[in-house]
Amino acid sequence: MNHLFRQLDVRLNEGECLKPCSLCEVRATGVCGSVSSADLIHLAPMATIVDIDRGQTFIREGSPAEYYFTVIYGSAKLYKILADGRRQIIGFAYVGNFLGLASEENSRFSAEALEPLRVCRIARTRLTPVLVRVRSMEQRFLGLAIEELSDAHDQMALLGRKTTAERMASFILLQARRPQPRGVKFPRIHLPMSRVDIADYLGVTIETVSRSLARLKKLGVIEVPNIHEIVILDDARLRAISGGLFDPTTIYDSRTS
Amino acid sequence: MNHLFRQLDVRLNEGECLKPCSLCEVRATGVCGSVSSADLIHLAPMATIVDIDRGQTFIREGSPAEYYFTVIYGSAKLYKILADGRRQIIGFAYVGNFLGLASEENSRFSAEALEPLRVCRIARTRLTPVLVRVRSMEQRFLGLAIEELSDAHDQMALLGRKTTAERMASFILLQARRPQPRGVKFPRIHLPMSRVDIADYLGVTIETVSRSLARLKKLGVIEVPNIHEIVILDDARLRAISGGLFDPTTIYDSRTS
DNA sequence: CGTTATCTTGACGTACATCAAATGTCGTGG
DNA sequence: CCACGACATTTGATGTACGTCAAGATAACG
Repeated sequence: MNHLFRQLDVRLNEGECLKPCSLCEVRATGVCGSVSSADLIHLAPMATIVDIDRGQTFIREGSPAEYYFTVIYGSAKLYKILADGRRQIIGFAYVGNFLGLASEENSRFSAEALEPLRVCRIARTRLTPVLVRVRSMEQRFLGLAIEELSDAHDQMALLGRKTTAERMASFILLQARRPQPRGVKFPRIHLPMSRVDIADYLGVTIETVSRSLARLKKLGVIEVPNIHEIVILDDARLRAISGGLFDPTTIYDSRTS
Repeated sequence: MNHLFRQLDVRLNEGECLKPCSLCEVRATGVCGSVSSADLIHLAPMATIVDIDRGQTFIREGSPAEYYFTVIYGSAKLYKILADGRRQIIGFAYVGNFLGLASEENSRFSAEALEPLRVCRIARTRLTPVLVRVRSMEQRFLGLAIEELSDAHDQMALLGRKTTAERMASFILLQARRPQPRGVKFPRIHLPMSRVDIADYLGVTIETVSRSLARLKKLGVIEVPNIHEIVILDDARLRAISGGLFDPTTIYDSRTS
């Protein structure tokens, strides 16, 4: 077990074991949202809140997939490594996201915290018997897997067929799908990952990421107030540049409050 | 409904409705393999065998996803199209493969027969109530979705980070995972798809596919007796060139009988 | 406030795309 | 069975987008 994880035991005394889940802020967005209040009694005692440092790898490709994780706050990158060290980032996980679906004994990808991360962790072996009882949870798993599969297909089209400009625009729009704080004129997107991470996600180099951001900036489509922040100035233009694919409904409605 | 589909009704008289499924040659490999003989009674009456011509599109991106399909024989390509017509093939479906998982109302990709194709088709709306009863089938769906997701991640690494030579070698090895006829000295791989299809799957052009095949041939790693056939002469070398990722257990054991 | 890592910008090289032509494959009808 | 035409594939010549290498500029950190 990794000692860099700080485990905050949520199991209080007997009567209170339900509380942590019923108060959970991300319950609605995660898999647990599909579980009825009554069934939470089974779930809560198995859950452990774990804090993970930035840079810490908490899922290791090739190692036993022991746990399911739900991100409570912070973010993580998910990646695979080729024999010679080349890396492909297959996705990012944010608040409410669920991790750990695996058909084999071992995980097929790694996960590393991009910033201080808090997750809700449940041992797979302990959850399995509960799945049999709480049918809605298994259905939720299937729904999640299918959605992720669909996203993966989109990303395959991006990696196989899009130019650098299109990749960058698509990436920004994808990040903009996460809920943004309201009351701002233009969507302001926080990027917790480094340029290397973006490059490894888009299948290009850091220099290319840097240059394509510069180009979008010069076009007046975006603004880059700092390394980890992007402001979308011209949403329509950005969509046009992205070359399509991502469904048009999803950018967060940024009306001034 | 598409009149180019030839529907062979499998629903015989009452007593015999079970027969088609229980005699099905691909039942073991498909989702139906998870269904007990007793439960087949529910399944069989909903299934329709459909023949599809080569070149016929039977799943259309953006159109309602009405059916689940299991390939009985033949093969198909699955793809997405960008706004300007660029295409990314996200996978191929062969005998025993299952198609049609979708979380939304509409399909997110298209599917077209590569050769005369026979599928077993079930309306999604009709299967859903059965899923509630036949639990094992839902579990099988989840397992399939997770496996496909894992394959998609592998393909993302290929598209994002591999050279042309590595892509080609990986592709050949992937195709070699399908069962091969025994009794031959070297695995002989049948490729039902065109060079354009291979190119759109690997994220390169047809010329690049052609050239990289020529290079592998000159290296003595493979032989190309005809357009739709590849023989692996040096498996170890091919693996070395592929740059890793695909699990090493999967090439078909080609001992001489 | 210096030290180090990260990011940006520039100069140049190369793998793959593009364009073009030759060759091969397959179906059709004589 | 062979000749023909249409299309698919291969091979060659050239262009270019992105990678590589290198040097500054910014940001992060003790």
